[in-house]
Amino acid sequence: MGATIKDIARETGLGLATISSYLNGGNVREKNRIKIEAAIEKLHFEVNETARGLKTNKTKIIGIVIPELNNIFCAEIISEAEDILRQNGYATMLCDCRSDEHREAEAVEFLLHKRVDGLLIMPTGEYSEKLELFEKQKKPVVLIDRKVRGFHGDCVLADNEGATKEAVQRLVEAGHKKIGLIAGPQHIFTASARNWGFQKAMMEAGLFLDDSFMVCGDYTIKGGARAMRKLHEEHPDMTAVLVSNYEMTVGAMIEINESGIQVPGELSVIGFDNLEFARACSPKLSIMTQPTREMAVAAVRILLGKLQNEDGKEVETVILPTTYVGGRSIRDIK
Amino acid sequence: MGATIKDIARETGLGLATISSYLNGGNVREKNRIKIEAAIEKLHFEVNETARGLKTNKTKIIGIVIPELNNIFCAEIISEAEDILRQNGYATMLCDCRSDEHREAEAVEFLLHKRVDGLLIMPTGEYSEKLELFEKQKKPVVLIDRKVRGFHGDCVLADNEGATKEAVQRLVEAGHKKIGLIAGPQHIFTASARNWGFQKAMMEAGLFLDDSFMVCGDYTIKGGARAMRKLHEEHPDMTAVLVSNYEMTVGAMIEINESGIQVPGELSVIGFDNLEFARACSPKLSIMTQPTREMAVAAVRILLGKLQNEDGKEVETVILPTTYVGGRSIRDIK
DNA sequence: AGACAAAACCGAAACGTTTCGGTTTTGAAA
DNA sequence: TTTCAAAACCGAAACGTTTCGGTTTTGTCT
Repeated sequence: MGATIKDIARETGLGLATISSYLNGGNVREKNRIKIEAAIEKLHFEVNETARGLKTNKTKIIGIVIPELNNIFCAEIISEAEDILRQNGYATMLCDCRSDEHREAEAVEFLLHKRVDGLLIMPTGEYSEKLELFEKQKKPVVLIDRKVRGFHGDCVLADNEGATKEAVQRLVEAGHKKIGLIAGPQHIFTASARNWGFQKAMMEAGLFLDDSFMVCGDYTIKGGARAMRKLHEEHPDMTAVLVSNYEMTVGAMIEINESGIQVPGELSVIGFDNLEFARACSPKLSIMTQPTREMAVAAVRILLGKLQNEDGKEVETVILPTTYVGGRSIRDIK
Repeated sequence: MGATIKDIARETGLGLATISSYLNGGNVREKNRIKIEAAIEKLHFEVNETARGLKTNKTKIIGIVIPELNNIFCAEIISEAEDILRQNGYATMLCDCRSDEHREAEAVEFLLHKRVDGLLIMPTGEYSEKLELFEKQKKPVVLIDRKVRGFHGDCVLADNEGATKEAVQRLVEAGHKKIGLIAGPQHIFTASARNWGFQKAMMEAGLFLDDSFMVCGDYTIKGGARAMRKLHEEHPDMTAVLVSNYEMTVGAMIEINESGIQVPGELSVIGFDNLEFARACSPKLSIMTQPTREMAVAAVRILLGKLQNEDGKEVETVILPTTYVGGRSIRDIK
């Protein structure tokens, strides 16, 4: 069926090495170039990437490991990354590990076995011996969104601390003092950074920091709803709440709707991520959003850099700013 | 670095073919099995899938082409499909074509070039010469969600016609007569099926079918909002509206919120897909949902089937039922 | 025309598997 | 103990590239 390089050599009367050289951008005499191109056209030749891969020990495939594909934040990053990678000739091999540490390790191993050239990962697990296997093979790894204990590689993060800090500042400016936080699980990198930003901003604003105003959800819709209920029951006097990720924001809104709390009349709210959702809320929700596009661009840039000149040894950590998008969910009580 | 099959042969004193046979599940004498396993352990041997691929002409990779990764409907299907495929030893190579026909053709070609063993595709384009290239190579293709003109392969669909039909029936039961439809672009397979279901149900209910009650959005959030506005302006007497996909549902809700329409007081609404969104709406939105999990399972089952016994020639078309999930967005006006 | 460096070209060997056809070993039956 | 089919084993060849070291061609300068 498929023609090989040998067929092209025979057809053109040229040598194997010449064809190979042509295919890899080498110089070839004009008349030969024409002959080769004609032969390729005629025989529908297409280089066999598998054979090339065997020889060069490169697959031109990048593995991507994410916690949850139907998490819009992940999906946005992946779709952007995939786009850029493909433009650069790299295919993307995707593994969704369902936020399960064990599955994540399996996925990394699977991709290693499939011999991908590099790895883009939004870590789920806290530790990651598996990642070191990549490094040992001199294959680049770029972390996105979260850091991992014991792994000192390149990393692209959002300014998590800054995000909650700014949110608190906005609420304080509007005169709020009793501000609740729906926090994420402390063992998750982003969650603890966001918590820290909240606490710092509260302290800087000279506000009293009461532990019971910080309720831990688990980064899920259900958890967000539960946390919202708890906060509202325990603190009927709370005037504003900050929700520290998207899923919990949805959960909090569900709870708010179902229990008939008026926004922003009774309670002001700042959510997290997903502008579309924010716009669909009534009234439009104010949110902090992460720069998914930029994160993907940065991660891929670093990865491709390492892939091209493997000498570039310096480790890069990029922290990208978040953005406040105002809605009508904050009441001014000054 | 990596040990090869030859190293294992040398270490164990066995022949190449024996090792290969062992690796492929062939029979080997007990004592040799032990020797081989010990050697594999000792040398950290891992079969080189690339070399194997060159020889067998199989990559154990399935290409997936989707219109939009950050469309939750796509994401749900993909994540399920990827999971099952990986359990069966297949990797997933993902291409997001951003709902662009041209990009879609490129993606299919790209995957073909990467020599994937099969293709799962949620088509964007209407026609698809590119798909025939796969068939010509006897590589299986399974369509998901939409049919493609001129392509007669396996296909997994939701019961689009049934979905809108049931929705209308629910509204009719609640006493509605002036029912609007926010339709999708007629050239899209699912959209025209959903339209047809709407019209059929209206006729069966003996209701007058006025073209101006069917406004075409373009399956986007913006389009849904625009269509909602138009419908509401032109038909202040309309008592219910059915929105025929998820993005437009979000758009319609945004418009409803922003223009202060009361649901279900002034207007009853049935949306489409994404239960989480429906629950976050206030009041909870009634929706028709598509069986994403089942669709993925069916598609992968068919694909793996074709991959194993290539003789199985019969073409399969699976149509899976949709589900009504009730909320509080329908007013009973009987 | 002759000399000569640079550019283009060349085929064999190698990458790590599977597979083909043929040889050896095994162990139950005679 | 011998026989003999079945099971296990074996190495060479092949899959389609790239690369190495060496040869030929080209075209510019005397």
